[in-house]
Amino acid sequence: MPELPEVETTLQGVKPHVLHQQVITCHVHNGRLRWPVPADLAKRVEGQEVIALERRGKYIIMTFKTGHVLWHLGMSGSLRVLPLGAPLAKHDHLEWAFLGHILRFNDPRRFGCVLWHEGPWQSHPLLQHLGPEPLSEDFTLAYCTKSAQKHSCAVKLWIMNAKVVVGVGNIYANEALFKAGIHPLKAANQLTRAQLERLRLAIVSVLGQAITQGGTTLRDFVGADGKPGYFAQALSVYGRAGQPCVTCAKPLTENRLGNRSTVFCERCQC
DNA sequence: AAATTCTCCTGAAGGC
DNA sequence: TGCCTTCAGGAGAATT
Repeated sequence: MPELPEVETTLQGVKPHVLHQQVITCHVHNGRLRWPVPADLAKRVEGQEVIALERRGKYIIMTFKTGHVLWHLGMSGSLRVLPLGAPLAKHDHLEWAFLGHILRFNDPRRFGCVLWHEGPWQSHPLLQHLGPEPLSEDFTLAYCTKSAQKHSCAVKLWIMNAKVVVGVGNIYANEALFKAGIHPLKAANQLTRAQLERLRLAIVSVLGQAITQGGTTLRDFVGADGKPGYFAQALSVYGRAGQPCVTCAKPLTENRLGNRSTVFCERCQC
């Protein structure tokens, strides 16, 4: 389940092997992802050099002279650099050859996507309405206050809304709310200024820490098994329903919110 | 316009 | 052992 830290780790892992490199061949083994991989993708990128590689939310944007390739890992996707001739594994959908190595996209559940876009990537329909990056200076208390006023939905759904702020998936939403001591079902527009600031800082802290720890996975990225970084992270609530709260020892509660597993402490989060 | 529900997909886990 | 059912989840699309 790649969340923002995993996408950032992927980006940093792939970057040294891909940036300023020429795509020699592009093979699409199975283009039936969330949206079909463009049939002419190979024609677009073969022979071209990757001139920029960046992340926006959970999208990875690969820039060529003539356009951009947008990658999204969905919830089971991975993008990895492997030696030439590495045996094809199940669910390896795309394979790009560079000089001396290959880039593989593997995605069992096929919730990911690989798209082509011409013109500024900021204008792509999937990207143009995204909220600020949580680790940028745009994610201010003033912004959060203004946004929260407009939303009466549960605070957990609010922070998971990519139009509000990008990159906060289910795992880190649970963790950030616990850290901020806020009940996940509380209406966003009912939060006090102090709560909003605690939540904002908790999001920044949880994501920032996860990215730092992702660096552990990063070191052996090439040819490694690609273990997601968050497994190495100590999670306070996610996946711990029924287990004692790390603060007060009361068993953690689980419910469903927007069809997503929500775990919290009834005593510490109100 | 915002809130809610539905949808895609496969592998893991649980029940019998 | 094996088959069936259920569940997990990112996030856009459809619906209210």
